[in-house]
Amino acid sequence: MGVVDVGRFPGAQRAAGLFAGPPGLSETQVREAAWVARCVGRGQSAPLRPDDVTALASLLAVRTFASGAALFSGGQAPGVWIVRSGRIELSVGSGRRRAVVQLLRPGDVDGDIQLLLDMPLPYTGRALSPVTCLYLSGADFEGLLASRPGIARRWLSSVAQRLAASQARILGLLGGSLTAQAARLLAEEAVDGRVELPQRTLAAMLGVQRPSLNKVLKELERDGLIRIGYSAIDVLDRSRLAGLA
Amino acid sequence: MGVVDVGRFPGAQRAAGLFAGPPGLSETQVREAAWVARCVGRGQSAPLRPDDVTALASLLAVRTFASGAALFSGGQAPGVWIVRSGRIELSVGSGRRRAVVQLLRPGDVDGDIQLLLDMPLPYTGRALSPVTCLYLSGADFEGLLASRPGIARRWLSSVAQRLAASQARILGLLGGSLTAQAARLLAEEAVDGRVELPQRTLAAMLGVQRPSLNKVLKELERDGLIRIGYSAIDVLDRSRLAGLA
DNA sequence: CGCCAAAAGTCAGCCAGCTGACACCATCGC
DNA sequence: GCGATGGTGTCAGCTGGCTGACTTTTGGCG
Repeated sequence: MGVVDVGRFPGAQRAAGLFAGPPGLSETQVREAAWVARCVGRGQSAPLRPDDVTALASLLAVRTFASGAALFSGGQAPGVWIVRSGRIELSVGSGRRRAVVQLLRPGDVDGDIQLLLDMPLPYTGRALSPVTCLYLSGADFEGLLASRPGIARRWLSSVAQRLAASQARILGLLGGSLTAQAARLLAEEAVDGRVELPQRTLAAMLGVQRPSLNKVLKELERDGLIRIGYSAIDVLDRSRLAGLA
Repeated sequence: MGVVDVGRFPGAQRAAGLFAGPPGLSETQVREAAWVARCVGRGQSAPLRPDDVTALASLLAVRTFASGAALFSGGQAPGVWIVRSGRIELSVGSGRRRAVVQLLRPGDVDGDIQLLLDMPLPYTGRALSPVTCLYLSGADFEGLLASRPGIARRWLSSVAQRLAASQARILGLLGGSLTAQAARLLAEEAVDGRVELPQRTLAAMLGVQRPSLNKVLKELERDGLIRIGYSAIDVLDRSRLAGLA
């Protein structure tokens, strides 16, 4: 689900070194852009040219949000959001009926799909922790795609990756028991063997009620696969967990 | 779900007229290519140039399959498939455990995602009716994307569309009761007010057992929303049906 | 025309997960 | 320290969908 394994970015620093000090752009901006370039699709088959990266850099704006703040809400016209740090929850509905469409983590991109299809955002984005984002306006995004083939090609990989993840999630929802689904979710969502989310949110990600999930989690804990903490779960045996799915 | 509303293709004929008789290409080939171009993303923002269409035409191969035949099976390395006529079922597992990932209809594209991400096909494709497909090999596809920015841009729209559909389906699966899900499925899948699929297949698309679906369908029929036939369902009141979701 | 495979219709028993409610515990701001 | 907030643990009753089995209907084919 989403782009994983970002965070350190040696490639970004290398790229920044290549063309240090393009006119009018801070080194930070270029570094941000190179980082985005790494996140948007895995790059083996379609490398970005240096001027692609500078073009990207000149358009990116940094925005920060406090924990709990809404970044955007359903029905709004979108721009492109790229998560730099923190976590964002994309959800629909509220209260008991809330369903979590996806969790965005650093390196994830959102809003581009709706821009490409010229549709409003179908969900609301809420910061689960203090969040830093890079923002690209709709018009700038369109312009970038039209004028920079390399960027369009990379973006294609990124969207393809998200589609594959989405299809995998559908299979999970159709196929398995709640135990299997919970195990898969924990294995996928763990960062350094830890999932720092309340059970309520995990339940909403599976479209399931909290007590039901709690029962399953207790079983998994009894079997020594996880340890349950306050608003966090430690994954003790990831491989056996993944095997349940 | 998938690209809808294809079938007639006035745009294709116009395009074919524009450059009738490029060296070495039959008019049929060019017409097929223009049709693909129309299907892959809605074209307003990124028109294909004539030479893009010819390049596409020269690489397309036509393949036909009998009803029930397997086009490809899980684990296989993919090429790009474009459905020209007939319907294809993408499914995982078999017997009671079979889950239908998606139904491909004319104009739908498959296999490109796996090519872009360099992964094997996660599902099996079976023809539900006699099928005509256009086929593009993996290498040709990569080459086309690398050398033709217009095609890459259009393909981006196509993939974005599929991702949006996939997310909508996740919301449906998470959110509603079986009645709501069934109503949504029928409203979406109806062609000319008719869904020509056995209840068994519909059930597999919802990840649900056939008797459960049958009960719901009977209710909908009693309410005058649909009429149930042999291996087919007539949608009598599409708007009220869509309202249930 | 008559057979047969495949689809629809139906049922009784079972169990997973929902509902709503409550007690208890961690964390944080004051 | 102390209360407010929000997270966890747990329960009893209910219900929707599953299981597996069976009969009836349909349409295709020899």
